Amino acid sequence: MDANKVPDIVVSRLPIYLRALNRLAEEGQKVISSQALGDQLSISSAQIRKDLSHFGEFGKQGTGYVIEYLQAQLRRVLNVETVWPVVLTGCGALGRALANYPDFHSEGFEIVALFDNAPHKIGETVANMCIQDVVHLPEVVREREIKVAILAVPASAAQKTADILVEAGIRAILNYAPISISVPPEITVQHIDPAVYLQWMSYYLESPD
Amino acid sequence: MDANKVPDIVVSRLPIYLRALNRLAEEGQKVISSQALGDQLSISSAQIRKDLSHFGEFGKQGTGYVIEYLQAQLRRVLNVETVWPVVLTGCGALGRALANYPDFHSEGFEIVALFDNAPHKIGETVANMCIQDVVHLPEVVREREIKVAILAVPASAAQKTADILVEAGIRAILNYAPISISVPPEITVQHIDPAVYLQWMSYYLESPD
DNA sequence: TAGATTGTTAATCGATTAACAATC
DNA sequence: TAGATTGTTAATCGATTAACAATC
Repeated sequence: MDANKVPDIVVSRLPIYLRALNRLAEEGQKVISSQALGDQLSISSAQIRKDLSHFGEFGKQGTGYVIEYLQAQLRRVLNVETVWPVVLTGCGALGRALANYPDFHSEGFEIVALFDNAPHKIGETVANMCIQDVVHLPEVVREREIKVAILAVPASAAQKTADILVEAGIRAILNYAPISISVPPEITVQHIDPAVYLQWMSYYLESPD
Repeated sequence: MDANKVPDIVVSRLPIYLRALNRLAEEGQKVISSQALGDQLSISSAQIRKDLSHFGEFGKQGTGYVIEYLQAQLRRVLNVETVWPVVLTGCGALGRALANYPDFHSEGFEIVALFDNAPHKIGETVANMCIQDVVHLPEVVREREIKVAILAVPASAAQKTADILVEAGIRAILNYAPISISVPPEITVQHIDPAVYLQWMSYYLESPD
């Protein structure tokens, strides 16, 4: 029950459960069993029950889980009951697409400031925000106590930008740059690299010819 | 040694090894030990050696791994010795950013056709390709024997588009839509959802208060 | 009540690590 | 040769699953 001891792999499944529940709620469903949820996600019912049991008892025997209640509990566990402000660094095509991503707010995040270092981009408006010079990033992060950043700069600028983010007080970085970055161990980094996922999938393809 | 029996989790690490090796090669390094590679990736040296041993003996005692040779072996194992043609569905902001992603080709993939269903987008040129009506997708996929697709459509169109892709003969889908899709078991799907990764990271943040 | 499903225990399964002989 | 590092074995560690009493 001690949240400090919950395995990473269990935590990593909770957002996936939450996403499925959000969808079911939208469709008007009120209750779901671990079996039915597992069928949707290709996960065993036992695993779902075990995962949830790390955090409390959220279901009812004979009935299953009340979706609205379980959503609220998972949001609480995942720390997304409120909305985290997020800074986005790098306003190229990918950064702009992310700035306009519609679902962040409902999932607990809101991009509140955009940064770049290209003079011709600074001052431009994207998603109703003015792109700022990255030299102002530390003061914005400190003033607004921002803990979460999205890194969407080119590979060549990734490590330097990551250093600035960490120095400014950022604690979690979602890294879209196609390169690994080094950060102190207390900083959480999640790397999103389409080439890595494509290569993983191509392993399972039969070779052409 | 039988590749059919290699655990998924081992395969999923190979692209990460390859990315690190590519970087080292660019920096001019010729040889690396499992220890040094592991230090960079926060993975134990034993795990790296064990993972690689599923596929062959690629190192030399006392020396380590010749980077160029190990890159070539990993590319072979991952099935990216040649370049896979890829179709991209959904030419919104995210799709356009992906169409211009510079590193696909060197990693073994090339986007060769863009599709959308919005009449005002069809005919437009993005990344030197003409956006085509999604009704032509099946013939393009069949003619060119395309096996890999990127799904960058809105959530509301994701399942329908996935059905079209599968029906056309696609075997691997990289799904950027913020919704789970159902496909037959022989199709490989990898889901990239920034909200999922952000929520996973927020678990480790101290709550604001 | 009868049927269904949870939460939990114990067993199983699989992945990681430590250690070292082999050998470059 | 001496030092370094692999590939592999066996031990450890941890995650998943099966099963079922509890109970809605």
